[in-house]
Amino acid sequence: MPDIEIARLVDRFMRRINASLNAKASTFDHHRVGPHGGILLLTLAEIEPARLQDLALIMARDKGQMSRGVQALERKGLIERIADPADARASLLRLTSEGRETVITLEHAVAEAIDRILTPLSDVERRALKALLQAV
Amino acid sequence: MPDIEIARLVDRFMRRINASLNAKASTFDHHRVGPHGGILLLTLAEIEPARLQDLALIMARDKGQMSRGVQALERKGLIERIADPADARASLLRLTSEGRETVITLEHAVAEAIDRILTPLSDVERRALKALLQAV
DNA sequence: GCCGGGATGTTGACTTTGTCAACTAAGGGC
DNA sequence: GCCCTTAGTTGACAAAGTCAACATCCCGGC
Repeated sequence: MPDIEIARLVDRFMRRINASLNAKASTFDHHRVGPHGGILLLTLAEIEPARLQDLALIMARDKGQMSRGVQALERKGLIERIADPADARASLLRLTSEGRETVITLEHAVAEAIDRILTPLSDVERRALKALLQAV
Repeated sequence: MPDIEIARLVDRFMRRINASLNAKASTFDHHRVGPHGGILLLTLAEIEPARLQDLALIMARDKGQMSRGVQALERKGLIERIADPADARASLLRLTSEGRETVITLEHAVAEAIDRILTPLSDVERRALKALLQAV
């Protein structure tokens, strides 16, 4: 009889991260990428080069939505596409150097926000939480 | 040096729960309350009677949004308001009997969805995860 | 070769959520 | 009573998410 509670807690957790970041967005979100674009960049930074579909899968988002998100970041010069040598339908997405700088800024901001929210947890507990989430 | 990763994982986790529920919504969401209304009902079930503001706080949502969400559920006959004897500005929200039935249905659906997603975790790990989230 | 089914992205149209500020009405201290 | 705060409502808008249609390309069988 697993717990409904977990759904509520996870929802709330995510909301708090968003709210926390939102409140300080003006101090770091210079390109106005927003939460959606931000997490997209952070994810891409970990797996680049990646196809749009890979991103959509790993981020559990609609591919159409992903397509638009990528285009927005492309227009801002944070992401670029290169042809996928193995598949002419797809292209590989990569961060531009400006995109990489943005990622570093975002990482700092997100790290700080998470740190604030995770203050009640010890280092060991944080690692445990991360490990559990990864297993899921 | 806390981890960005946690943000991505939490985001993804929530998305998977939503997607999973969404896919089966037609089998249980008879009142078409949607994800937002659903989690609202589940939360209210735990803390009722509650004021709108309490709900907004605990769910980390905008009070305006909360106001509309509550009204929608009220129109569907799942929630009712009673005057708050201690404060004429506020009213206390409660589930109606129909709301209570809906909550039970929702609980089953959510429990099932979470269970599916948490299959990689043992019982002990699930409890650990919940405890960690609660501490946050 | 080429045909048909499936996959990659793009786009349009639309619904749901989220955000922000203005506003009414009722506390509550003085 | 006056003033400041708080509960909730509403409007206007921006951001996300959903769903289906579509063009294009891959791949296996023939």
